Amino acid sequence: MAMPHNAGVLTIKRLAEYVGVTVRAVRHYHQTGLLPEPERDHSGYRRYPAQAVVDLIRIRTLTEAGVPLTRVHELIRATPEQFATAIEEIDQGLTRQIEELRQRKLGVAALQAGDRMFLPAEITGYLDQLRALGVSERGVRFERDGWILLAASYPDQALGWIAQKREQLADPDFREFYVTYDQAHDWDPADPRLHELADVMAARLRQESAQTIHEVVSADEQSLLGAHVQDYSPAWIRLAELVRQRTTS
Amino acid sequence: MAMPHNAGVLTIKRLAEYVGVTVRAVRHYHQTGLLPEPERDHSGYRRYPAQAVVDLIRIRTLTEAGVPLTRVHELIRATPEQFATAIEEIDQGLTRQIEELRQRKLGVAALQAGDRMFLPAEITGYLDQLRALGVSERGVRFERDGWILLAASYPDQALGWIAQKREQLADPDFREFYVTYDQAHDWDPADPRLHELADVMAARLRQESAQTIHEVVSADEQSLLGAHVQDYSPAWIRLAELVRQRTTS
DNA sequence: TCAAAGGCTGACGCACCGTCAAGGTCAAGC
DNA sequence: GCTTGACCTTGACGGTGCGTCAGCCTTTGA
Repeated sequence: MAMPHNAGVLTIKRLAEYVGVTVRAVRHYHQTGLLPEPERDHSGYRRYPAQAVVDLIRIRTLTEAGVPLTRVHELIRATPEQFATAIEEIDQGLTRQIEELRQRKLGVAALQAGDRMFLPAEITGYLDQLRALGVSERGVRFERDGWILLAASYPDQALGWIAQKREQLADPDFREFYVTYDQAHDWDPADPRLHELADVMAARLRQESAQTIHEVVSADEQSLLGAHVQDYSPAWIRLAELVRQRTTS
Repeated sequence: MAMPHNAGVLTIKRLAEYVGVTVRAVRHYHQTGLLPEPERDHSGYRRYPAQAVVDLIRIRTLTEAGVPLTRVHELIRATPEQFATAIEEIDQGLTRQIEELRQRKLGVAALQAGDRMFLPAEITGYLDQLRALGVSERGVRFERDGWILLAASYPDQALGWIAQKREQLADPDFREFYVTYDQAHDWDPADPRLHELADVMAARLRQESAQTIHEVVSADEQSLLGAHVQDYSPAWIRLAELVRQRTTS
């Protein structure tokens, strides 16, 4: 037999369970006017008609798709055309979210691999190059921190500077100088080799002056970037002194 | 030259922008102890070292993956093994979320197709069958609402009942009776054909009594389900009366 | 008949910040 | 030297989407 339209037989719990939302959520939707309040039975209980199931499933489908309730509210009163275009937008949004989640999966996986992956590839590549040359882990970490700070402070130029650096590393003389400088960290500050090294450094500084970091980064900031060297190496402090003597004279 | 480790040159804005979070978020992380407060400069501004960039990227990566801040807090102090297993869990969670989003895309797409798709396939199939028989849209809607209410009230049995109904529809006599009943909705309540129809209905009811809906659904609920017929059809009211005469006598 | 289950209306809580408010500080240009 | 606008500080309220508790009433099933 045909079962006729009905004014309301479902209790709030049956409705909620069947649709797959909580009772609290249904009441919340009533409070905000999203779902119309149904008639009450003689003891004040809400009694829902079949239409409420249909309405609630629409709401659930949209909210599960991440549509805010205020938007759902609008959509419910929208024309079919508005609704259709909105649905398309939402669908595109979901596609985008799926893509984002894939990216985040990659990001999370990178956390396992240490901190290599979440720095720009240019920086990590440069750091790998240093490691390959035999630069100490300490040295590599100094470089890493320095480049992080530079990249954060000068996002537009930092990648260019690091490209320059990598070009310099193509020069065998520079590579040798670089490794020596790294080792000097642990030398005695009185070590005579520091004078030799200071000569090389001073010469390089004179050559290099054009079109490099030094143009852009203010002296103040350079000193900030270079601060706390003394926490680590008396030899480097001595070296800096020797270089200063050579460049100011 | 090696750029040494540095106590802090980044302002909060540079840090936040480089990492891709808001300044407000960084301060929030400080408040909750998630990110250590850096040293302040002479005017009380926060000045961040490179390590803060690394820490903040870890936090961002995790929160973007949907990990709650409290959990991030735990993970930061966890052992590497705990961290690794947690990461695996998170990764699985992401995979699950991606699958859910795919499902939601299907659900949203179904909204465009009207209300067919988000009812159980058994019900929509049955409704389609009725349409194919020539049952009026009004009749189909009555059925839909009735079955929705039944399915919500008796989730375990409703699918069985509808299977029975579909078997009945295989009987050509039943089909004819059914279509006639549907049409009777618009008849004059004095139409003599109602008597004929009442005979058929009464006979069917006697036959059907075993093992059907009527066993389970209480009389009260049946009357609720059948309520408000009078809103729609005087002929159906008259018909119900005639059937009652035949079944109670 | 009596406990368990379900219903009702508030009201607070929470996660993760957004967004003022009400200032103090810094860098640059005049 | 002074102003202007960008940036920094703390503090506090707001908002979304309910979860959860309290305190009370009603229905249902054994």
